Amino acid sequence: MAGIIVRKFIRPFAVGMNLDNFSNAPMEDVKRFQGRILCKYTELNLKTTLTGGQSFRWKRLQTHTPEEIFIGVMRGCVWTLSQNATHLIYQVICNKSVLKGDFSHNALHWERILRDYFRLDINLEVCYAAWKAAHDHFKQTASYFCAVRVLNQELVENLISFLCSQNNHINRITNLVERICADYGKKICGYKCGDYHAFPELEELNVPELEKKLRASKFGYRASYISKAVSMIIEKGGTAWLENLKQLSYKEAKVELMTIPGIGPKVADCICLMSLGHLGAIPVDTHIYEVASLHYLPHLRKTKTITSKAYEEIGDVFRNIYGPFAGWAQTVIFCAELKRFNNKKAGKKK
DNA sequence: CCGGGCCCTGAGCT
DNA sequence: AAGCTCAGGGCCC
Repeated sequence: MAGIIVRKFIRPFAVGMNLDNFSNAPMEDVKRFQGRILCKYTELNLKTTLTGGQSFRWKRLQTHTPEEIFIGVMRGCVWTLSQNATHLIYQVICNKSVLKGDFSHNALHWERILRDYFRLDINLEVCYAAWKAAHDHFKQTASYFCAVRVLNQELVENLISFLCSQNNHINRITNLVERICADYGKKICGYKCGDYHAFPELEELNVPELEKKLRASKFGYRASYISKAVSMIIEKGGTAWLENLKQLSYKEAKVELMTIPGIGPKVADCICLMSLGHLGAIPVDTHIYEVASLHYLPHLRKTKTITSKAYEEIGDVFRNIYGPFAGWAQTVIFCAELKRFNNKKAGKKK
């Protein structure tokens, strides 16, 4: 098993990166930079981290090689990312008319952005060792599931994306998020058959009849949540108000978030964990509930639904066991559980 | 505090 | 082929 993974990453990085066929943008506006940064793959599982349901903006680029290259939008730029045993390899594509500052030709600038997005200052190997020691369940799941990181995402994008996430699968959430970007965000560049757009700013979403428009785009009842959330956040002070939530304690930030329509405990915890830096937040969904009742809190097996009391209990128990980065541990456990769940489903098909 | 019904949509299964 | 169930919730009763 490990052998297969290792071989995959040893292959030299090349091919498939011909990004010359841009469309519909004056070429002088489109700028590119490429580089690589030191990052062992034991510190980062790119595929699971990017496409495991944290962010809905990354896709695997189809190439005629087994190389895994991901393309997505982050911090207002289009990025392609891949990795080998020692490095994270990137290409960043910007549009000067979208970019707020000047385009940088300094590798350090882009490296800083990547290190911040992947929170590379946190040493996963050290965390994994501690979590394995902390609980037997982690020890068993983690050995199969390596190097999932919690992305440091942009607030507005993260918040709106998770308003779309209720009663939904990753696929459809991805489509909805793409739709909102295409309709309200600035275009960065065209690539092959698709265009890439930045996630819209709060103000760009503040348009008349937003709910009606979103309903027409098949957002369903989430349309009213999004439109109400946008107006309420702007009323409270917009991006500055959101940013300020980082200064509050985790509990305070969560309470504030839950005053916004469509944000309940689960979505609030997602936002706390993924874009406010409250790394002890534990979003409890049906999968985590299943795991918790099986391995951590047996008395929960009695009840089927997640009561608010059980919700609190699960978060507290995870924080007690896994410490200040409990949300990271939870993410690994979640990904492992999701994989187990999907395998079970796939097995049933036969 | 708990349980249940409802909300929209589309994929996947029957 | 049409109908059903279900999915990584929130809200209201």
